Amino acid sequence: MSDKTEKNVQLEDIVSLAKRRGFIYQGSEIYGGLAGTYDYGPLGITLKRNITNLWWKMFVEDREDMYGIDSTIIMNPNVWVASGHVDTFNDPLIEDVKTKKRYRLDHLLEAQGIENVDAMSLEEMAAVVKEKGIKSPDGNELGAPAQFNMMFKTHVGATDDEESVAYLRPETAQGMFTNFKNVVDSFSPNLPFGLAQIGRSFRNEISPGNFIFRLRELEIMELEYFIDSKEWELLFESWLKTQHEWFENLGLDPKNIKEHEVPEADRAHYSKRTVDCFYDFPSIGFQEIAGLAYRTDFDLKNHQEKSGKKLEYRPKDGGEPFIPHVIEPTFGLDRHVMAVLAAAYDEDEVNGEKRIVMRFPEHLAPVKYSVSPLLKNKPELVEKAREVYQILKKKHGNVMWDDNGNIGKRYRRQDEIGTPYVVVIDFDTLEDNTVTIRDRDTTEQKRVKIEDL
RNA sequence: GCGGGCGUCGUAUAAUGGCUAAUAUACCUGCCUUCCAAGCAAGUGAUGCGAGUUCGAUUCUCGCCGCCCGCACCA
Repeated sequence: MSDKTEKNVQLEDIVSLAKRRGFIYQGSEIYGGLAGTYDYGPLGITLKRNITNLWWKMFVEDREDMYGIDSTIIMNPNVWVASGHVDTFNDPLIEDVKTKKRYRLDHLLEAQGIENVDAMSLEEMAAVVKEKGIKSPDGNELGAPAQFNMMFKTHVGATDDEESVAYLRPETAQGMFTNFKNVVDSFSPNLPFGLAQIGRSFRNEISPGNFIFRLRELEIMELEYFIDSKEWELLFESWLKTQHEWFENLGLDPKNIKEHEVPEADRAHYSKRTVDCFYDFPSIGFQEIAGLAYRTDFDLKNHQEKSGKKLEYRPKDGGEPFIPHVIEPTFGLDRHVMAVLAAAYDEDEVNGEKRIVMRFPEHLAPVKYSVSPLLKNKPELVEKAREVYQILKKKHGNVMWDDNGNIGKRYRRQDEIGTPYVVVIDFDTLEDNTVTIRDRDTTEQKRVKIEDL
């Protein structure tokens, strides 16, 4: 069902349907758009909420060792100094090998009278450095340059100077590290325990694209699981398993999911193990949608140093306090939405006619039921149908009224937005209070009593 | 950021240096319709933005914005 080669679905099919049916629109569209931003429409936000609700239930509510939080997007800039983001995320930088001072590579080159620096790639700049033997202002060798800082900058307060600079968070993780002490003080949890957060993050991506795959404003579902370092290997394995369960709960086909053990050379220096999770998307193939990283005590240690506050766990058996290590499972929410859309998209035939059907798992479908009178011009049918609609809406929330065109059209329309069941009120309903309920996937109908719906 | 391609109703396509910018579908109104996109009638709706060339630009040129593909970057 979700094999893209079988279906031969392209990303543009999904983009087109997402717009046509009100799932996802280009951001700021009436102004020509803004690169790397997409807006969720009525069905999109409901689908997204269904995913986050499922996630929150599985990772927070159903567990005893998890604490949810919701931290701010703008934080004290020192947070990003401690996390390393300010240092390692900014502009084309080059390092003096001796003094370890960093310089703006483009500024260095301009100071040497080199033209068109702005138009040069990092590699070209590096080549110039080599070719002309450019040295640091202190006369030392320069290292390899790097392109840095994807963080959006803003200012806090009335003034617009360097003092007031703040950043929009590029990840939600730091809000959990900064609240580690608070939660420990309030709840004194036993190790291992975790903090969970779902929230917006901002990355000034060099090249956003592929629909909602790489966004400049994105949502992340993230956990920081604090552990005793002695147990890391075992717990890491168990999180890998939990991650699989999550994808199962989401209804994603395991054969479209691939794990990638990130080799040491590609890992952040503080990470001892990282496993990325890839999903097989239409058009773009296997791409990362989640990641599991063992971050050691890197984050808490740095925050303790920078903030001067003790960020330790005090064992309840009276043992020595220590800084816990961290396992971090991260899930890209927008990428999850895209995966769920891709997995659901299907085309088949009904009575020889092509039909597009979104086969969302029932618990994710943005509309659970649609209610229709068989005929629009029979007031008694319409009236009865409105009654049933109100009953269902009270009970299930996401119920749609649909009386447009003929019944076949309505079935097709509901198929395209993935409504699992369409309830139709016909003349028999007036006699015996039964309705037909039509199944999206099989297109078969059953007759049931209204109260059994 | 670089190279290439593209930008026309909601969607998918067509056409044009000058006539009312076309078709399908979707949408809307009415009629009809006793279960899978039926039919009839009427209707709304588009040349991404800006400048230039021209008597006249959706069409040609330039800039911007956006999208797609590749590279690079990123994870």
